Amino acid sequence: MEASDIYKCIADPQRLRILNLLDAGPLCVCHLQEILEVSQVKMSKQLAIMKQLGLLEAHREGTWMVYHLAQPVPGLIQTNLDYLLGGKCAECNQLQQDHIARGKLIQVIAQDSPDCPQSVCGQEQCC
Amino acid sequence: MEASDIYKCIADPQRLRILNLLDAGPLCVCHLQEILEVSQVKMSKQLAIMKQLGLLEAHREGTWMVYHLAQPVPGLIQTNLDYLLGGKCAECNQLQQDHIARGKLIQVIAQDSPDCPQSVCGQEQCC
DNA sequence: ATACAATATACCATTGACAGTATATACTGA
DNA sequence: TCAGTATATACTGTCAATGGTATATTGTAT
Repeated sequence: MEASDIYKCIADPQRLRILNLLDAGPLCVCHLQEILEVSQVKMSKQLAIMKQLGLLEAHREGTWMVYHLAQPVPGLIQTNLDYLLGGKCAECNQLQQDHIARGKLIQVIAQDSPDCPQSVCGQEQCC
Repeated sequence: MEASDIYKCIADPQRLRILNLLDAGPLCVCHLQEILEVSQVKMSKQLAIMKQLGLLEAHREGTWMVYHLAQPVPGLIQTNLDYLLGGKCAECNQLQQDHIARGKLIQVIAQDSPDCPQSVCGQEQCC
């Protein structure tokens, strides 16, 4: 994977947000969809692009597909995520907000969907 | 300037190389052309894109146009340049090589073109 | 077997980035 | 004023990324 591939990837704000979210832990497609407020198709395509690139991996749990960052996370990605999370620009703010939204959403899921994937809700007291 | 604009910019290896070179000091268009081995038109366009973005500034010295990084250099750019300069990937190597090429080229210019711009060759004993 | 939920893919139209050729501009020196 | 050098811009064709609609796939529950 070349640096330019990584930059091309995170040049899309939505893909950057996805990486940022998954950096905090695995998530299902539908949850990413909900947090980013994008259509199912679009989310699925974005994820496919990043999986193709080798940045993401996925596994199935029931009907849910759980995506997570492929390990090891390229240093270039981690460096940029860390930098932006520490920043104060509009985009930085968004990334911080997303982490908060992720936490809340996981709690809701855990309560509402007893069948939600262990790998996503496991940290909370769900399932 | 948004983070995504910056990423889009450095997602092009040539633009990344240009930023990396200018990070070491101002350069004329023709020298950038020579180091990167691209056509005049292409170089001019790349520079225009980055100037438009606010990343570069230019001033004229005789017939030469001298480009330099706009100050302050966005932290996101500096962070990435620093990261890559410390790395060992192919692209990192390229950036390191470019710095060396830059040093050599400036010396040659200084000797061959007594009319070369102060702001470029000033550091060496030219002009 | 059927219906449904979650997700992926195929197909298509639109848009935007990019490369190349030709031409214009700005300056210098004779 | 004219020629030459350095650089920029206009114009055009091409290709890749993107978004949407429809449809397929995979698994679950009845």
